[in-house]
Amino acid sequence: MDAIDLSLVDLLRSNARLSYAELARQVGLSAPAVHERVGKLESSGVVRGYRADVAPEAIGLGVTALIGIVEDSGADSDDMLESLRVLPEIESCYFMAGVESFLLKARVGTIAELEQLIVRLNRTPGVASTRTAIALSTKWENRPQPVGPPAA
Amino acid sequence: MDAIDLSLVDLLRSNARLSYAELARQVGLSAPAVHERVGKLESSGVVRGYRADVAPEAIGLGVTALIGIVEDSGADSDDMLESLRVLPEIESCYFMAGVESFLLKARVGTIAELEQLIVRLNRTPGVASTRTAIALSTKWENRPQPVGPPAA
DNA sequence: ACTCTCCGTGGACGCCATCGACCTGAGCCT
DNA sequence: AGGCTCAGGTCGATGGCGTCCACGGAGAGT
Repeated sequence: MDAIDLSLVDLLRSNARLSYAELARQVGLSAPAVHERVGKLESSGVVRGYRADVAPEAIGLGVTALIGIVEDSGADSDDMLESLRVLPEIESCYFMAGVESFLLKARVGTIAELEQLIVRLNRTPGVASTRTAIALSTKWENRPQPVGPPAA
Repeated sequence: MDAIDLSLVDLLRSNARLSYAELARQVGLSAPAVHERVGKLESSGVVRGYRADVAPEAIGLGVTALIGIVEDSGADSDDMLESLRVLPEIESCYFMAGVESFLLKARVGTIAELEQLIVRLNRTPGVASTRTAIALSTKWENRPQPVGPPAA
């Protein structure tokens, strides 16, 4: 992970569809060199994948909610995790410090679907209680912050 | 937005670097047709961009926190938004229903940097109080949920 | 029925991805 | 010091891809 790798990561975070040739021009290497570096970044787990950033409302996911989960005393967090993982509406899942063990970001199409999700969560073994906060609007999300010395 | 567009969006959400030729094979159209469809999805705002998914710890962002902000009564939310927008550590910003007007997801390298961020937030005009919860680990994040009828 | 429009296909051409061979410099062993 | 080795780069070649263009068919409106 030298400065060139950081530049590559930065470039790919802002536009994952840049060609290797274009990346090469930006960092001042040849295309095969960039190809190899990016390959190593991928196989070492630094770059986990490439995602299109899609407007959620455009694909019928207009409701965003953040849900905190308090665990039963004695509940097994790993079991709970597996229960949460199978719910596709849960886009993100953080294990938190504090009373609420988990914080979920969920996206659904309608408030009715959100209600169903919350009911399902409360029925999940190990869940003592949930607390849901609805996002009225997403100002921005997953904004890549510049990394390392930006002026390469 | 027909079924083919949804398939394209789905494919690009799971791998944004797929070639047009490959996309074309998957959806049963020619490459130019796919190229045009994707171009329209981009210019209509459905596809907002393409991002590499990078392991945050690998680029020195090992600390994740979620911060709720309570506004002063009479504060201007738009002004506050602009104040928040210039803080690069804030990766996501939601305008919420509830006592806390904003919910931020921030990522920093160290707890000390988190402390500085919180201090800065509390000094920001319009901020009455903040509440910070630290994520001990990120189980998953921004998992794309399948959209539409998956069996195309 | 005619035509307009939308949306697709097929062909062409230049650029890109990717492989292999070779080069260079750093570090290390003798 | 000299030379081995290896990591990591450049260069050149080739096959596939991106992208532009002209053309064609289905469906709607008059």
